[in-house]
Amino acid sequence: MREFMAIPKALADENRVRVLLALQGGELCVCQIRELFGLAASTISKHLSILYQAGLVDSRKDGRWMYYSLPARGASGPAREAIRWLAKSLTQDSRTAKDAARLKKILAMDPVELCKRQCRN
Amino acid sequence: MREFMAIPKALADENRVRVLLALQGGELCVCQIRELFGLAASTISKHLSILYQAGLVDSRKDGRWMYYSLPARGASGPAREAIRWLAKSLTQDSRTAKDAARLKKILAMDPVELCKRQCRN
DNA sequence: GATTCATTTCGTTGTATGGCGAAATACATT
DNA sequence: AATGTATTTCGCCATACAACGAAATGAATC
Repeated sequence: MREFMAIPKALADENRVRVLLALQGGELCVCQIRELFGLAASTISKHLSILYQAGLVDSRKDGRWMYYSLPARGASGPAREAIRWLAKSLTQDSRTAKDAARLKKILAMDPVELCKRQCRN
Repeated sequence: MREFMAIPKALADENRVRVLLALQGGELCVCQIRELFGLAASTISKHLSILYQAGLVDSRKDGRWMYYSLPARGASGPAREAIRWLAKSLTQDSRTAKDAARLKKILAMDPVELCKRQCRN
């Protein structure tokens, strides 16, 4: 139960739910997620850590970049089912649509440029 | 989205999840839930209010008693699916089993006696 | 190896939330 | 109507948590 509760607790924050929905299109690095939400890097990192602890995202390190993605087939049943539930429940949502549109623009940018620009702030 | 988020927020507390699981056997009055958890009446009431706001429970008033139950067929899709997800994910859980056993004993008691006893405390 | 850059960890701050008891409300019984 | 009973609302306290900026870590590049 304690362990399971990490999932609903992780889903209780709107920004974390938005991250999960954004990851539906494939893995993203922290910079891209940061750009999508306009939050401090440390805040994004914390959110991703909470999602990771709950088994709601996988992570992969590639050089300096960390990529986060939805858990692969074979991951905890409850976590994957929760994500399916979110996706199903929020496909029609306006904020979800806005995020998707904004993400599309972000994916069109050069990620290297994206990160550099953020670090200057 | 704002509205939807009421569901994951409601599910983020262990006691509220336990309430939902307990309601699987049918409607319960506040006193019975209180007996199951050993929390103050006001605390239980607050939890039920949060679940109600999220559409995760229905309520019915009968005289002095308030009965809470899982939402009927026809209620919000996301809420019912969330409850199914919980049930599926936690059927094997030890705390769930303990709660079920304890609930069985509570249901065997006379509810009128149950409430009176609590009010004396 | 010094520097740059992406990410995480740490410390702080304001706000949200769970718990309680007391008072208020709503209904029933006398 | 007056009292008793079930539930909710309110005010309070302690803890949890989201956000930030600064410092620390890890990995490339110079």
